[in-house]
Amino acid sequence: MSRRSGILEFAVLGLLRESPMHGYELRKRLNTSLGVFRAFSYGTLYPCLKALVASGWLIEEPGSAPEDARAASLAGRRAKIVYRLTAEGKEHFEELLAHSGPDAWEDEHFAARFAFFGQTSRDVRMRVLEGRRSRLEERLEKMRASLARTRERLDDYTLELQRHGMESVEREVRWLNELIESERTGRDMRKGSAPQDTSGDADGIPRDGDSSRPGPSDDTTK
Amino acid sequence: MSRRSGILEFAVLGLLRESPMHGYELRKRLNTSLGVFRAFSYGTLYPCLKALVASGWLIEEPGSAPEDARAASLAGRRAKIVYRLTAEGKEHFEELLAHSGPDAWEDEHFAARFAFFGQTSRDVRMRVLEGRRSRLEERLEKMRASLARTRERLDDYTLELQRHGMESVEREVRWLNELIESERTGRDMRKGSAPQDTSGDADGIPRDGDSSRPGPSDDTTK
DNA sequence: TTCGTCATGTAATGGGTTACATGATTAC
DNA sequence: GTAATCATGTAACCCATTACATGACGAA
Repeated sequence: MSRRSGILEFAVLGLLRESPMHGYELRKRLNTSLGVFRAFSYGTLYPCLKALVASGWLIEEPGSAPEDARAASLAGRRAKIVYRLTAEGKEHFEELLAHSGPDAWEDEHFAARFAFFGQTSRDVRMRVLEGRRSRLEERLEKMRASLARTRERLDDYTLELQRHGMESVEREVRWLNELIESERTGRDMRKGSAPQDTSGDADGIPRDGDSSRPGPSDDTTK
Repeated sequence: MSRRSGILEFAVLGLLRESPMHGYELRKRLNTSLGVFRAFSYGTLYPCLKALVASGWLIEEPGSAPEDARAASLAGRRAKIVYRLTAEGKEHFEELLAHSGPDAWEDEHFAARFAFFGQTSRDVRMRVLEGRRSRLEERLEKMRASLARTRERLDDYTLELQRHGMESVEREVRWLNELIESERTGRDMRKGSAPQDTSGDADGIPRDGDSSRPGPSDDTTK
């Protein structure tokens, strides 16, 4: 009878912990700010919100009604239903944050976890980062093994695809190594530290500065 | 009444075009050799095969029966049901290869297309690569815009996640640029060309040479 | 003879999107 | 007053996984 997606539930709870919001805005945050890692549609989000309310993690509040307009000082936006995290919800989220089980190192789950590292204790952060890393190293070994086994009977394109895939994974491992090192040495995120990777903007990516696009909506629904 | 996954259908047809196979083996190829990009389970594969047979793209052949053992000279493996591409199936696959619609630039779809570039005409290859690239550039612009809009109100971890995500996309764009250049100048895949990226094994990935793992199965089912 | 892998299948379930239906509010 | 965007929802479908059921073969 419910939509227990895990990752969506987690992300919603996490976003609402920062501040109450209504569904529409929530979805935008999911897809942009926090996003990149996953786009959810309303058909997923709204039922999930209802389920969370039913569980007692959230309560619905009527958004500023037409009458008491301008009551909303900062958001400047009228809203229908604002969702607010309950005490139980907060507690529940805290528990979720503390867990660092094997599910937490899968691609999307990991991204969601990482996005809320700001509210996660250092030791849990370490466990998650290291878990993710060894997950990726497993994957790498499998890829290497399979590549070694089949190398000769594959055409160049298949090979190239595989090579690129492996490099992507290796790159993420390096990234995790840096992050883990950062955590270990205590400096809290490489804020202004020297970019030792020349990463910035090195190569031939056409800037193609067409910012004059109509861009009517921020919405990723399409 | 059927399982028209598109990408699975495409991949199955493509693999069977090279040589007839039975389901079990097909799945392994999907997950390893050709794989990396997607793992399908039997619950997906078998019904799909049935559907393809019903469509007339495939025919089932009895695999070498217990009696006439050793009939299978090369594969050295007994098989139950071997699937073979029909003439219509071949034709159908050819058509699919020729299409280069917008669906073809989405992540998984693109990987599947790329895996069969060996059987794709050069101009279609170009269209797919360029389509993919502009798809990614769109995505980049969106990310940049959203980042610019929200930069200050995000914590360091969220920011770092976003930065890493963008770099990943930028990296794929560079990769595509190289591939497109290769196609354009005619040299057919950077076969033995000098690795201009020092890619090989540069950075701190612990080799962790534990090849003595039990590793009972190649199976990615888990 | 038992265990591991090869091999084929199906029903229940999960998790999500699409398309649709509806309406309020703002900007022009 | 009309178009665009904000805002909420639902039903129908899609794609795929999980867990289960079944069985043959080879090696220890």
